[in-house]
Amino acid sequence: MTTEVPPAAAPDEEDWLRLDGQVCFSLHAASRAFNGVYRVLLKELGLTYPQYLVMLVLWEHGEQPVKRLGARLRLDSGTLSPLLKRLEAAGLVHRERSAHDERSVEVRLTDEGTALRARALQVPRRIMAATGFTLEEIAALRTTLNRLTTALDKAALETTPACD
Amino acid sequence: MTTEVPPAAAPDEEDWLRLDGQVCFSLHAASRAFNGVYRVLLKELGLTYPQYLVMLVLWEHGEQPVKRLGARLRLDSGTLSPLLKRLEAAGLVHRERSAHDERSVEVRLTDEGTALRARALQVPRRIMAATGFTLEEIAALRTTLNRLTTALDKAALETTPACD
DNA sequence: CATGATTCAGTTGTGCGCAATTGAATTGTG
DNA sequence: CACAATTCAATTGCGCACAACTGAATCATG
Repeated sequence: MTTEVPPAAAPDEEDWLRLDGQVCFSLHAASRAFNGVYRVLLKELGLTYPQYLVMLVLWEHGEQPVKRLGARLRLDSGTLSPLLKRLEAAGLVHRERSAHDERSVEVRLTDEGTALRARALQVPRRIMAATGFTLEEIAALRTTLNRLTTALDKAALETTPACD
Repeated sequence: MTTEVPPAAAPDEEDWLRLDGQVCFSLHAASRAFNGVYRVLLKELGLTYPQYLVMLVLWEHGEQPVKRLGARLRLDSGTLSPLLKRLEAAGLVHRERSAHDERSVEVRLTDEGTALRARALQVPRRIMAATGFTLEEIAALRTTLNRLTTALDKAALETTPACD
């Protein structure tokens, strides 16, 4: 009833929504800002940002089924299927039913897709320059974000438990 | 020509794509993981994550035109117009052409939209708990992400200059 | 006052992200 | 071998993000 509440150590209840807005919004904004810079750089490669992520995996690990691509990128077939079709239409990848398991679809780079890697090599350096961050800062941020992702994924599993 | 290049202080050219993949992917993944947890918590409020961001702004700053909402959230009308229509259909906001400037549309909370704030107050604390981060860590991450966003926005402007 | 530039919200089209479903192929069990 | 459960990719539906465009209202200039 009184207004003489001393400045508490913990934020006032009314402040929580503001604080929260800043936290979640910062991540949201950073993600889109990052996306924006990539969009510009990747336009000349004819790739979108998620398509670039797929190509990174293929360049690093080579041919693999859609399932494994999705596991590495945390994307399901609802996102990957149309994306891979567009990459195939662009002539960068080839999709083929596995001989061993007809349920599985193997994705592999075409010669053109493999060749694109050389042009992509300059992208990371330009992104680094755009951030103005040092290698150490980038590494630290990556570690923090990975820890955040792990914690959030764990929490999501505990919150969503489909009972049973 | 030779393969006897000594281990350089800077990463090998071949490593750049891998490093880059980790950096951009970490942010991408963290953003989606965050989104996933919010999705669960906000479902009981009947809001999506971007809709929640809009409500946060309205709760904090009150009635304002679409233009200002977009400036605060870095979203354009292509995103906001349909989003606000859905919030209006849900009975949470009201849209009305400004009397002073017929081009502008004022967005204000309905009583129902204002009342929803009370139920939203518990969301930030639950998100905090899900991250496992301390207030200090959250604040530090926010600062880093804001610095990153500012730098990336600046770089995007310099890279995209539509000449003029 | 007239006209040309600017400022708005809205629409369209493309692509990503995710939940839910479908249907075929495979595996496990009796 | 037969049948049920599981594992895949693909599809559908909805919402967000963004570029490009439309059209109305406003402002600036002469």
